[in-house]
Amino acid sequence: MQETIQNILKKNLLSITGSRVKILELFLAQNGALAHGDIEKRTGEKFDRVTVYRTLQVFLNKGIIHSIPTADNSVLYALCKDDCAEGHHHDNHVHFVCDNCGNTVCMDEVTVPLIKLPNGYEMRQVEMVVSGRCKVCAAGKGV
Amino acid sequence: MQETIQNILKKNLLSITGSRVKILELFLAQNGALAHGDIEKRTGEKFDRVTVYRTLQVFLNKGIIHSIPTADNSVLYALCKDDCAEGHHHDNHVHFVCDNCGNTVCMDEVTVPLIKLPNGYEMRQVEMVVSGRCKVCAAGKGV
DNA sequence: AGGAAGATGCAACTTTGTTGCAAAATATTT
DNA sequence: AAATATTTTGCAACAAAGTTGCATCTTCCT
Repeated sequence: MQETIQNILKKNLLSITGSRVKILELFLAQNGALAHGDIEKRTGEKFDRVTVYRTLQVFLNKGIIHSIPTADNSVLYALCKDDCAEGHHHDNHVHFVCDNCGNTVCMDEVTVPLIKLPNGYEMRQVEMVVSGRCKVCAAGKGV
Repeated sequence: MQETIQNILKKNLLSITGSRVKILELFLAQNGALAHGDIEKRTGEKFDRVTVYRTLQVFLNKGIIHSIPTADNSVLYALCKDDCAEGHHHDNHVHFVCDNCGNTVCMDEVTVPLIKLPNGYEMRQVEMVVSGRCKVCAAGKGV
């Protein structure tokens, strides 16, 4: 994994620093989306708040991560797939937020369907967020 | 309109107060979504910041308005249709955010297409937000 | 009109996000 | 491997966004 991380950074012409490695580790371990707060909590002892902000900003610019809109005003970030290039994302997948456990995952296998807008509107980006109960919580029923 | 507003409040067992009436007026006049900031600006002289927060919170709880996630992580609020009940929304239409003028409109005529989730996931709500240029801005080209 | 319940405004506070700059770490050159 | 150039980091100070407790004022009901 350490190797993967270094590759990601090198591929994007970024120097290899502690905060970048640590934050990428978190994303790779998570397999889902992370709120800024989560990241800050899990790195707060090692890195300054400001560094976390700046690192995420850099990752966003480079297309390493993308942000996910949520209805409750929190900002989520998730790793991008390989075909995301700098300044040009292809996050054409649906995001799922679990009402129960609060986790957010990228449903890479579910693509956002095309829709037809009324005349005169120009579409640039489409975001689709589904909420409900995730596989784990739905299986655990009772909860 | 004044009558409509009173009805909305009565139907939801809310007392009729200055801030509630004023904020509902804004929504009815807007025919689209409003950011918290917009609302605060347009009522700031009459009402305290805190009152705006609390009023929106009450409206959300009662299902009078709903929040819309946007790609830039600002939160928008819009009036719900009649069939939204407390804690149970049916906002099955697409929202459009204009990159140019910043306005958000509800596209009542564009319904959110059905999608199929992976096995095990339970869908409750779907939000679809399109960004781009609205009719007005796209027509005004140059800008 | 009068009293109970609820809404508002104020002040103080927490949380979240930003900026400039000096110090430290990383990369590069020789 | 050392010296230099380039980035990155942490700090401090700040700005913006959102929350809470409490006293005061409104609204509602009889």
